[in-house]
Amino acid sequence: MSARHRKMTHEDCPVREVLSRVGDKWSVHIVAVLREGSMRFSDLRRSIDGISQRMLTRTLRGLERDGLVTRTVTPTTPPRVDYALTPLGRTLLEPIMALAEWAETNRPAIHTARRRYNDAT
Amino acid sequence: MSARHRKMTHEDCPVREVLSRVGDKWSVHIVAVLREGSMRFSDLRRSIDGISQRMLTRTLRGLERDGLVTRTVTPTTPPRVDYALTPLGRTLLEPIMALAEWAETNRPAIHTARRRYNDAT
DNA sequence: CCGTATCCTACTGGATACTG
DNA sequence: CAGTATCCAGTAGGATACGG
Repeated sequence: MSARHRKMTHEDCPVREVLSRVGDKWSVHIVAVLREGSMRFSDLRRSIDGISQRMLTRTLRGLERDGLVTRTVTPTTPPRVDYALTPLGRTLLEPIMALAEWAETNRPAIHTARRRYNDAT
Repeated sequence: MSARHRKMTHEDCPVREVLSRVGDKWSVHIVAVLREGSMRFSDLRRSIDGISQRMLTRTLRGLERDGLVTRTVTPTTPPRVDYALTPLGRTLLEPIMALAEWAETNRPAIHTARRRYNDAT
């Protein structure tokens, strides 16, 4: 507890560390889609509207690297690669969903504030 | 509930909308510091290690714009400007803290996974 | 003290084309 | 099918200097 009241630095801040992990453009989408279960690369690509092949690969690599998803290769022809959430990846869903809840609840308030601010300038 | 099972698009995703809001480099720091109460610009600057004057101003503007912080000018000489969380801003603290909790709990696991991945390549 | 203006760098992410 | 390689545009953010 008291450890969190040290001087606020940018590095070594756990919140920022998660946000760097999940704050990019596609990570949460991928995690959200994989929530339903394992999925192969091409299906993942189709499920996530607008993602490029490059970014799908890159984001999956990052998530794999951090132990949030697994990558399973089946060396058939053509090859088949399946991705799934690890247990760790699944635990991430809870705080993500809390944030989602907050977002949906307060989206109108934010939009109103934003409009008011813009009108006042 | 079922509304969240529409096709997953990138725009109109509430989670991404919050992450765009707090996923930048400094927003969470500012919100975290303002948690303790109102603070003036220069003190805020000193409290947040490494932030530039430019980014502090910009981030505060963004938070103000979205109704998360208030900006109170006292026209003395020299001028004094105080920032504080709005009620809306304070409600954001809860999901943020949930994320922080997750981060602290699972940081070791992520670091281990990251090291293993790097060693394996 | 509290900003704004300018300039500059680095990184993110898209488009496209090419391999096993 | 599942990538990798290249190139390129947009933007976030730092440094610095100046103004009210």
